Amino acid sequence: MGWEQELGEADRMWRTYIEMAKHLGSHLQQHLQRECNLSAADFEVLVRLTESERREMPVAEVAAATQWEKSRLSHQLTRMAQRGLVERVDSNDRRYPDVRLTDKGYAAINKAVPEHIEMVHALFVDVLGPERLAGFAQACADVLRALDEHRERDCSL
Amino acid sequence: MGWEQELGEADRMWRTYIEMAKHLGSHLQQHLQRECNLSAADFEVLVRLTESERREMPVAEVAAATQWEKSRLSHQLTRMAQRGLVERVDSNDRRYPDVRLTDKGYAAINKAVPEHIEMVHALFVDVLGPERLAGFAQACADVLRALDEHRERDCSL
DNA sequence: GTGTTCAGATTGATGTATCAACCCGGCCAC
DNA sequence: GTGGCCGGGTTGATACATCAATCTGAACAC
Repeated sequence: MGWEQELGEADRMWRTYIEMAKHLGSHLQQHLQRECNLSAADFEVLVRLTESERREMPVAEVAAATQWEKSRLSHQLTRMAQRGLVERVDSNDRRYPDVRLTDKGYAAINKAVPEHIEMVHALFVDVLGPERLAGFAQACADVLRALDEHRERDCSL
Repeated sequence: MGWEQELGEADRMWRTYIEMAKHLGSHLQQHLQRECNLSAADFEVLVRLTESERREMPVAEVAAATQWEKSRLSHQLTRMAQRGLVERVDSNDRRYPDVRLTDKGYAAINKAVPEHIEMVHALFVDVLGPERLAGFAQACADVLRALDEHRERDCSL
C-alpha cells in the first residue's frame, strides 16, 4: 500500500477535525432526537420558520435559507406535515405554496432551542473560551471563502 | 419570538463553524461521488481495509475502526459486495466472517485517496497554514475531550 | 452428547438524502 | 382564447442511517 503510512502532521490534524465534527454533530443530534423527538433536519426547518413573524413563509424562502435541494425540502415537509409540526398553506400564487408552523411545531422548537444552545455552549463555546473561539471562527470563515472561490473556478470551466 | 434576535457573538461564530463543516463536507463528498463513484461511507470502509496488509480483516475490526454500529456496517458491506468493491470471506471461526478488498475496490480506493488528500490540502490545510492549523487541531482535540467527559457523566447517572 | 448461553452478524422496518423525471400554474406569443 | 414555455414543486427510485428483532455458531455446564 504505502501512502497511508506517509500521513504527515497536517493529515493527522485533519483527522482530528473530522473526528471532532463527527462526534460533536452526532452528540447534538442524538440529544435533539432523544429529548425533543426532532431530527436535525426537523430542527433546521423549524428554526427557519421561527424567523418569520407570522410563523409562515414560502417554501422557496425556506429552501434559500437552508440551502437545501427543493426535493429534499419537499420530502421533509411532507413528513413533518404528517407529524403535525407544519402545514402546507395555499398562497396567492398557487404555484408557490407556503409552509406554516403549527402550534405543536412551535412548542417543539421552543423547547428544543434553549437546550440546544446550552449544549453548544457547554461543549464548544465555553471549551474554547472567547479568544480561541474567535480564532476558530476566523479559520472557518477563511475555509468557507476558499470553498467559494474553488466553486467559482469549477463553474467557470 | 425573541430568542433568535439575541444571538450573541459566540452563537454567530458557532453558525460559521456549522456552515463551514456543512459546505466542506458536502464538497468533498460530491467530489468523491462524481469523480470516483464512491460515497463517503464506501470511502471510509475502503480506507480501513487498505490498512490491512492482506486487504482483508474481520468485520468486527472494521466496525471498531469506523466506530459504526454493526448493523450499519453489515448493510453497507452488503451493498458494497453487490457492486463488487468487497467480498465476504469465511474465516476459521465462522461466527466472525472477514471482509476482503476486491481488485475493483483496490483500484477505486487508489484512485480516490490521492485526489481526496489533494482537495483536503487545497481547501483546508493550505488555507490555514501550519500555525493556525495546529491551533485549530488543538481546539478540536479540546472539544473532543470535553465530549468524552460529558459522555462519561451521562453514563454514570 | 445435549442444552444453554452469549457475542457478533444479519435482517426488516422506518426515516432520511439525492437524483431524475414529471407535474402544474402563470406567462407570453400569436 | 389557444398553445407552448418556464420555473418552482412534487413524486419515485435508490442509497444510506438507525433501531429493534432475529439468527448463528462456538463455548460452557452438566
